[in-house]
Amino acid sequence: MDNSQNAEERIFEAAMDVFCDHGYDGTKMQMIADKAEISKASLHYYFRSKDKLFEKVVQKLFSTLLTAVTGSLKPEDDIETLIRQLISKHIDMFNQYKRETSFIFSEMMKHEDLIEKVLSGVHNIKDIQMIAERLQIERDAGRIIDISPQNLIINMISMSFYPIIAEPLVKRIFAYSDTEYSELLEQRKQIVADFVLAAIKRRD
Amino acid sequence: MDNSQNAEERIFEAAMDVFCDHGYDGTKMQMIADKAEISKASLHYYFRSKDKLFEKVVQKLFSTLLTAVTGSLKPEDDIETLIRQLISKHIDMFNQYKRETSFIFSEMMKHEDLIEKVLSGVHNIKDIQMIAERLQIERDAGRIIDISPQNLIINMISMSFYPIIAEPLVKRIFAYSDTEYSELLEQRKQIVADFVLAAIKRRD
DNA sequence: TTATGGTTTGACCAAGTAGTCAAACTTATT
DNA sequence: AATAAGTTTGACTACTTGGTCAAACCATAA
Repeated sequence: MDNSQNAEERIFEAAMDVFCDHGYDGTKMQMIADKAEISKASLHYYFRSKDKLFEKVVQKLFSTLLTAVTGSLKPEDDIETLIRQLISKHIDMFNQYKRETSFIFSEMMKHEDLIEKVLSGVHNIKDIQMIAERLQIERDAGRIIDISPQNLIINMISMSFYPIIAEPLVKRIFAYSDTEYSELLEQRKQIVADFVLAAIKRRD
Repeated sequence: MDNSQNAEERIFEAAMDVFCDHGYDGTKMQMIADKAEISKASLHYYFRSKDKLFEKVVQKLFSTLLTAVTGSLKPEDDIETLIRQLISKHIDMFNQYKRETSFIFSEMMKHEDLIEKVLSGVHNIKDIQMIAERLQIERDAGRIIDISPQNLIINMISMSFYPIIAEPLVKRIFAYSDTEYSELLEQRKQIVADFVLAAIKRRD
């Protein structure tokens, strides 16, 4: 671990790393201390307890993931571009932060109360609502089929999420190599977007 | 816990329950013993170690989930019925076994080696391959658009999987109540199937 | 230099933790 | 009833764990 950073940063980064790999219960304070190259007592000096450190890590990671997607969406784009962007950014984000994603969703299911704590400390959820509104406008105008924005958004995120969370399983079942699977994920940016656009296109 | 069953069954069921709720690291042998109403020493009498018990639990659960889906698919059905069935059964299965699903996928990401052990003890993976072959036939015949069976299957399972694994998050973001969310999942059986069928329909 | 205030740690503790084992208990067989 | 074989457990061990604390360390300002 980079000793040039100050202790608090070093600890926090080590904590993010270890928590992601081992989850809350699998993480021992000593592991974080070792990775940060600092004593276990110092961990408790900077962050009072394992719980407190954990909560801050979850908050930070969740915010990082959310920003990675919403930060790059331009509301002024046309709906096709918006959909292609949304899918592409989600696949990139889930892929880049696959350990973090798996960790967040896994812990979220175990401690549902985490959601409230995490979402209250995050302000760019409205970006999702912005997308929903745009889709609703297209729907009202009859430019896409009659599907609720919620269902449409869930569908798009689903198809970006699953192949990464279930990577080891899918890879094994369809006998993909590592490189083939990377290619698949890259191709899916277009495949999924085409799929969605075909599905919502009106037939006259 | 039902004392009429024999000890081994009681322990195993208790273990499935506790492991699902707390994961491997969060589960303590004493918790399982308490739930099975038996001494901790008896746990080790029937299942030598925590690891051995865990592996058997994972194996059993994975097989249960897989069978819940593949057991009800009839290859002789037409492709639309097959697709509707596949989606409906997956949503039902993920919904009925949401704790188990979350547990399996979560542990699978942490210990990728589990997959080999689990898949080797399971023989109905070919049912998935059967579906893939059917989709390939439709594709070759030009009755659906040009999309690989793998991508199509991934899409269908994705849209059934995510809303359940991310339930607390989605529920909170779109402000669904418990009953509203149940209704959503029920409706999605048709919505997702329609979505997929619309997406793969050829346009001439 | 020295006093001050933040930083770091080795040693420690109380509460768990998986796993063991000899002894007690139960059931079926003769 | 007596023997044997399988079952159950309390008590135990060796080890781990989150957290504490007094003492040492280090920078800086007076």
